[in-house]
Amino acid sequence: MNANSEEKDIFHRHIQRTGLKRTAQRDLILDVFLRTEEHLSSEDLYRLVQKEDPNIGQTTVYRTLKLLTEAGLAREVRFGDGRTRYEHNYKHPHHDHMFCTECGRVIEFFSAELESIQDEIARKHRFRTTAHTLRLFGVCAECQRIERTRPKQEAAAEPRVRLAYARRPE
Amino acid sequence: MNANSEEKDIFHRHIQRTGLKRTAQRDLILDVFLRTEEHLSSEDLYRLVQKEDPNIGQTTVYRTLKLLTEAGLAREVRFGDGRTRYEHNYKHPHHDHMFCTECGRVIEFFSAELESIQDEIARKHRFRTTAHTLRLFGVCAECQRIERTRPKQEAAAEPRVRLAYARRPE
DNA sequence: TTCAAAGGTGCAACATGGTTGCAGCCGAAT
DNA sequence: ATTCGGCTGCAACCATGTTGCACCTTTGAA
Repeated sequence: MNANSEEKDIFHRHIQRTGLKRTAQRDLILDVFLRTEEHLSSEDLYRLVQKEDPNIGQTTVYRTLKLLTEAGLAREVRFGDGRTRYEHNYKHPHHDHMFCTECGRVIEFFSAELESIQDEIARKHRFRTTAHTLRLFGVCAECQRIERTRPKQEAAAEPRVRLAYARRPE
Repeated sequence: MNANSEEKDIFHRHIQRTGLKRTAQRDLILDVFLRTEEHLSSEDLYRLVQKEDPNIGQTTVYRTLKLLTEAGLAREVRFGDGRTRYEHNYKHPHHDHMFCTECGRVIEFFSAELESIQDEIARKHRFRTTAHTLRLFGVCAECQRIERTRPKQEAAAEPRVRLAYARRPE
């Protein structure tokens, strides 16, 4: 095995370099994180980690995610439902997201054309961009399919993922 | 006077139509909201309203902003610092934002080209977009100017607006 | 191998922004 | 003027995120 050893190396080197300590908890949390390709909240990851070691606390997961972010292995993402999620950052270069408001699915995409237009707009405003996000909210192909095979009124029911305070996403 | 009477009409008609009631509080809150062109949080607006009527409560401002949003006069915007802001929506068609992480300034922009590329990407993924946001984070022209006229280390100090839990914006 | 220093852990408490229950207030239609 | 039902403001509540702290563990040095 030794899966994701490259990322693990990076983590341990980061820990070394910054004078932190390697612990069983951090190793496990990183391992679980690397094994998923989802966009997990701290809470989500906590629940996964719990299954493998029930003694690990929320706080540790929370802090370790911050640490992974510093190490460049994770990246924070927010979709306006008031919770922070984390995605892989190492060897997962910049991209944007579509967020399905029915099932919560996240679709990643990238467009060089979009990027360059953004750069140009920023330049025009003499704005020095350090980061950006583009997010499309809507209904994914799969959920549209389900919609079509369901009676109208049922389809019009509550979305399965509610954007807590973002009924009209930004 | 009778400033912004068009928006006020819309509001009163919305209230009528939905069987709600017109109150002095709502009128004042709307008036204050219309008088500013900023992107205000509920709290911000509350403070402004307080100056004109100290008896009005947080909750009322909060609920009235929701109401204005329903009436189509306001629109919620979030910049990842964990607080919801509101901007004018009536006769302020869709646009995107640049957010200065130094001073908090918000610059609005619009690009038809960007929009159409986004539509095309969504189409390619058979994604039905209902909303989208594009946000550029960085340093505005003014803050860059200030930066240049300040000693290096001072310039490197804390940004004046801290993105609470968004050191790396999404 | 042992030990001290410094960092890590988990709990519980706290912070913040958003949201809601409720008793009393008030607008609007009659 | 009355009555019904919506409105208001307070305080309480909720969910995330964050932090203080007593105790535990890692690490590097002796």
